Amino acid sequence: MRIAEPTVERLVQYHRLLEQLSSEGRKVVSSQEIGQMLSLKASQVRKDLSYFGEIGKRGVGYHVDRLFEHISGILASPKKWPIALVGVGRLGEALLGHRAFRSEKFDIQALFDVDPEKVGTNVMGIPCFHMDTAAEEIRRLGIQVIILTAPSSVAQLCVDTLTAAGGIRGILNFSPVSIVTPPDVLVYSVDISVELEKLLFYLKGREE
Amino acid sequence: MRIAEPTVERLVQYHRLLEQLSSEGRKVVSSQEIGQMLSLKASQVRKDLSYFGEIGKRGVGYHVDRLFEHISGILASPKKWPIALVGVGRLGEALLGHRAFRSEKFDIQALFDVDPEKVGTNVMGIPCFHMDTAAEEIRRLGIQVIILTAPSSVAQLCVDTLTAAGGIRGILNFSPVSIVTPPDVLVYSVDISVELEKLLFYLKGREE
DNA sequence: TTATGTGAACCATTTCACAGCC
DNA sequence: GGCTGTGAAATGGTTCACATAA
Repeated sequence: MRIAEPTVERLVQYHRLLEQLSSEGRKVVSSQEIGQMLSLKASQVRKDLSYFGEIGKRGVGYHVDRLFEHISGILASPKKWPIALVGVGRLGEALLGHRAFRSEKFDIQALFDVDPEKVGTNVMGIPCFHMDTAAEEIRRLGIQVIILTAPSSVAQLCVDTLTAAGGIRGILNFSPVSIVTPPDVLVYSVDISVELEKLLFYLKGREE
Repeated sequence: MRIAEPTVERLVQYHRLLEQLSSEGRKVVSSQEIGQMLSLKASQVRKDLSYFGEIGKRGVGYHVDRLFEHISGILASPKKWPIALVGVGRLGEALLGHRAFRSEKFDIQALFDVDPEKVGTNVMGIPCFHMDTAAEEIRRLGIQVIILTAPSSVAQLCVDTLTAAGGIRGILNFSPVSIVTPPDVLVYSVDISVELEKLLFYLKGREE
C-alpha cells in the first residue's frame, strides 16, 4: 500500500517524540497524548499508526519502546545511501554540522564546490572536490543522492551536470527555485524562506 | 476569502519566477508555460491566479510585469515586521546571511543566545543579547516575530520565555521538534531533515 | 483560434463515530 | 470503562471541461 506523504511526515515526528519519551522512562502513551504533544487529532494518530498493523493495545494505549521500534522498522533504510552535498556555503556547512544530518541511513561522502579555498580541503571530515570533476567522482563513489545547497542562480546547471553523470536517484533541494530533472530522479525541496512568507501572509490577515 | 496554504506557497513561487522572467525581458507568459517551469498543471496555475480577480488576457496569457506587481500586492506586508532570531549557531548565522532573508517585509533587530562569546557582539550587524534579557529586549524593541534556531533540547523553554514577554504574534521554528504556544501565536515550521527522511523513504520503495 | 476563468467532478486526506478488544 | 482500529462521512484541494473573451 502506498503511504501518503503527510503520513510519512508524521511518522518521523512520532519517531522523534517516542525516542524522547523513551529516554524519559515513559512506558505507555495514548493516541490522545501523542496528539496533544504534536498538535494533532487523536484519530489522526490512530489512523496513521493503524496502516502498519495493530500495534496498540485497546483500553491501554501504545507501548513506547515497542512503537518506537515498529516505526524504526517502517522508516528503516535497506542500506546506507551514498550522498554528496553540492555548494559548501554557510547553509551547506550548517547542514553538515547539524545533528539531524547524522544518520545511520546515509553517508555524506563527497562535497562539491567551485571555490578554490574549499576544493582540495576537508570540511567536517568530508573531502571537497571541484564541480568540474563531479561527474567522475559521482561515478567513482556511486553517489545516489544529492543535497543541493548551491546558489539559486546555478542550481539548475548543477542538477543537469549531476544527473548527466548517471546513478542519481534523488535530490534534496535547498535552493529557493524549482528544478527540473529526469522523471526517474525524485526531488524533495526545503524552502527556508517560503514558510516565513506564509507566516507573514497569515499574520497580516490576523491584524485585520 | 480564506486562501489555502498550498496556494500561498505557489504564489511565492510565481512571484519569484516572474521576477526572473521580467529581468530576462519576457513580456507575456501563459499558465501552461508557468506550469512547465514549476512542475504544476496549467489549470492549477489559472485557479490560483483567478482567486484575486481576472488578471490575465484570454487568448493571450498573463502580462509578466503586471502579474508580478499584482502578486507583490497580494503578498505585500502592511509594515516591516520587527523580528528576533533566537539561537545564533551555524544554522542561525546561515539564515542571517541568506539572500532570502533580506526582505522589505521584516527587519531582524535582535539576536538572542547564551554563548558569552556571542552576547554583546554584533553578528551580521545585528546586536546579540543574552537569553536572560530576552523578555525586556522584546518589549523594548516591540518584537512580534521569532525565528527559532535554538537546539531542540531548549526550543520549548525558549518559546515559553519569549511568549511570556508578550507581543509575540508568530514563530518560525527550525528546530526538529514540535513546540506548544498560546493559541494567538501562529507557528510555522521548517524541518530541514524530515524532507530527507521522506526522500529516502520513497526511494526505498522505488528500489523494490 | 487561442488561452483564461470557473463550476462541477474528482481525488486525497482528515475527522467522526462506533464496534471490538483489553 | 477505556482506548484502539476502522469503515463511513466530511472536508479540502486538484483537475477537468467548457463557456467566455481577446
